Amino acid sequence: MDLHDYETLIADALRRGETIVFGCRCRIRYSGRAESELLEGDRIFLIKNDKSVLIHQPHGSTPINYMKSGASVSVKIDAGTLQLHATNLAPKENIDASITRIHFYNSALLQDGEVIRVAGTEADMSNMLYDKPELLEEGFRPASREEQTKYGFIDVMGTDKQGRLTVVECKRYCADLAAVTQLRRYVEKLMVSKGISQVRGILAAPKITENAKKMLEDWGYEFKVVTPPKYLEEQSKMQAKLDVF
Amino acid sequence: MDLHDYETLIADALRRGETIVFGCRCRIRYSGRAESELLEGDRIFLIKNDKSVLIHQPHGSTPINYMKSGASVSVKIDAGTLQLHATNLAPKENIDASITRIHFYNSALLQDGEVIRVAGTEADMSNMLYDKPELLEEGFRPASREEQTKYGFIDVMGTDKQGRLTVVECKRYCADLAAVTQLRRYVEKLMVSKGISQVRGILAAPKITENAKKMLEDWGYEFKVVTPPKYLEEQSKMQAKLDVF
DNA sequence: GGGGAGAGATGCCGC
DNA sequence: GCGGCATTTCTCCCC
Repeated sequence: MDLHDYETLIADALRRGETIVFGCRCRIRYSGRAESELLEGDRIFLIKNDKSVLIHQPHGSTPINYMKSGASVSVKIDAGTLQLHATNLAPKENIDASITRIHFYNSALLQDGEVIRVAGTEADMSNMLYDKPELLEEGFRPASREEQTKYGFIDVMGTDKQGRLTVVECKRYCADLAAVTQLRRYVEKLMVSKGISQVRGILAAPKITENAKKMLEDWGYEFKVVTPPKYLEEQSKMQAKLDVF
Repeated sequence: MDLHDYETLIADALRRGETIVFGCRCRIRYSGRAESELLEGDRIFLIKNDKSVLIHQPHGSTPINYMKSGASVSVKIDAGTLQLHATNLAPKENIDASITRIHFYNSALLQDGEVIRVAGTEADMSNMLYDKPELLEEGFRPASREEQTKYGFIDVMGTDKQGRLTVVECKRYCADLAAVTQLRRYVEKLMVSKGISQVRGILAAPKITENAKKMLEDWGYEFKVVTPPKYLEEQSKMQAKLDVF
């Protein structure tokens, strides 16, 4: 098998809409939203049936170059090397790989209609607080969850025991400075739009950075330790329960 | 080749530190920072020589399940299926894949010591403004760039024609609400720490969202159209020039 | 290791 | 399409 044979193999597989994987030695140039150059080394190419392109080095978990689905991919032989070109519009971008050797190659028609189910997200967390408001604090009465208002996307909003409007921003991991400014934005916009001077802001997360805690307190907001729910089975059960009512 | 043979192949390749790629039919469970379940379908597994694990569906550009480098990966046959287990500490997480069929398999010792060069980043942008401050505005004199101060990571800081302290926050694409709050944080911290009442805040980006523009103006900050520099060659030339001085 | 911020971020949802 | 925001974000850099 020489590069000419691989040119034919890849072109045919692209035509058939197969998913293509190969290992090779190559140089890569990218031009588009930014520009990049990567000198010769061994890489893995993954061209999917939706015409997304991923190029991986033999280390690291993120692709070193890539193109989103819908790319136009073509191959040709030029000066003894296999040239792979991928291009996309919107944004206009190009990948040019110069391949000097193919280590291995495979392609196949792959079928997968499944959609992943995930538990433990921020949405799960805000749903949990909506359903069990006592986890936030006694007397909290939620009124809306994951609400897309023109002030922003507010995770949970409600009133506390004393009837004060309360905004809750959830973070699934460690709350940082950006989380505090996000909460602050919601609270300030609500104060203006509703014309009330006191709106409580609560940041709910498993933990918070030291600086974020300080900024939070400087601005008169509060932190509550809340951990996102996991366990897909438990959630399924809870959902089943909710569906009954 | 049956699943027993692939068990041996994979175990040997893992021992030799090879990069492994295979296509298969499988179910996947993940437990760790979150939890996920993915029912049976065709997927591509990529196990790199640094023991990072990537699992891709035949569509989409992000892995559907993954584990960062340093994972412990093992395979065994159980009830007629090939079980692949990957686990990491810090954070504690597990991937369990139940493989019913291998469509193709390859592994190889791959070598790649190259590091990508990228042009058109935010750092390139702040360097450009530092070197050619007139691109921001006439009379601007930069004093520091990409400075990690205790007030935050400030892209470019300097004084304007009238000697006013000026903070510049760069965004390589479209500036959004978060960019405005980030700038606001720097300006406010500087005012407190330096004890001065007027600090100019400038957001430099190719464009800005409508809401961000409004919030920016409400807070008395300014927007300047600045586009990040591209063209690796030009940058190399500029860098060569700088190195001379 | 924690904290802060960029990324060619990507992907999702809503308008 | 843009906008706002979560992500098992990942990655880098600095303290």
